[in-house]
Amino acid sequence: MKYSKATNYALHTIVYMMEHKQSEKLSVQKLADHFKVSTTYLSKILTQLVKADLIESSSGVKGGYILSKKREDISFLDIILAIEGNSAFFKCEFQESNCSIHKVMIEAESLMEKYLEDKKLYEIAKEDNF
Amino acid sequence: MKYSKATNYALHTIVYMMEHKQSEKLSVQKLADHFKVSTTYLSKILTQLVKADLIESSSGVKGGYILSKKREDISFLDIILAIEGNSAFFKCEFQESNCSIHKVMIEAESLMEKYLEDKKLYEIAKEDNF
DNA sequence: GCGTGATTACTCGGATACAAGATGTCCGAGTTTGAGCGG
DNA sequence: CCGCTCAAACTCGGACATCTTGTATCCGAGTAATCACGC
Repeated sequence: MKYSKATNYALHTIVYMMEHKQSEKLSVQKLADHFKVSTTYLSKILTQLVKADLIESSSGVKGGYILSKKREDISFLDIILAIEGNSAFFKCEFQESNCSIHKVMIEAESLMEKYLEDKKLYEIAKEDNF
Repeated sequence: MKYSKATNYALHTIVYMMEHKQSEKLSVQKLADHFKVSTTYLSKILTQLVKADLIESSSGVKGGYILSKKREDISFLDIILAIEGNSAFFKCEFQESNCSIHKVMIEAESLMEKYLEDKKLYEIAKEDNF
């Protein structure tokens, strides 16, 4: 039970983008250099964020990535769901839908998700300049 | 980001044990038959629960597993930590301890764990006779 | 009938096999910008 | 100076390679209860 590294990269990248001007396109190159990860791998992660409508990409020279929403509208949960997928943490093998254990686990999960949904990334961007 | 099947088996097994007399030893055979999983695999899972002091094992003929605590003292979190380990969901690759993103994730996690710590398994055992 | 040994029914633990998913790389294709070149 | 072409700087996507982890099996060893046998 762990979040993937990809989620970590995605979160940091978005925060990093928030620390730049809204209009400034950032190339994978620069981002990858800054975080010291491979460009191709980071590119794959960013593609997922594009599909989730969190960022936009423009190709060609001077292309790059840019936030597609207001900073205030991007939550931790948005990023996490985009990368990890939105399937539940817990799935009971035995009973389909009526498992009491399952219900408790889902309840616990939604509690956490609620918190991550309310927590916006720009709150971090202000103080953490990494 | 998913809980393993092993956790699911462990939770169901403990609930199942709670639905029997406190003194009744249950062999892996019977448990595995009931849940239709392999004995050897279930045995491995139960061994982890033994190490976490949640159940006790006695070998030899008429051996088997038995709860080592009062029903009221076993929470969901106990089982989960025993199987999944107690390392955090999220680990930031870049900064060691001072990462703001990390802090938020840890906060979210502990929120969920708090819930699972308060939730006891015997609450389920009563109504769910699976 | 009683002690001793063998059998049986269990758990325990290590080694191993297999599958799936996370992580990461390679490369070819498409796209846009801008520079260079010819008329 | 205008327009065309071409190179450069990008993203995109599929196909792969590798590594880790979860899932599962096999087997030999240890252990305790019970049965059988001989004295």
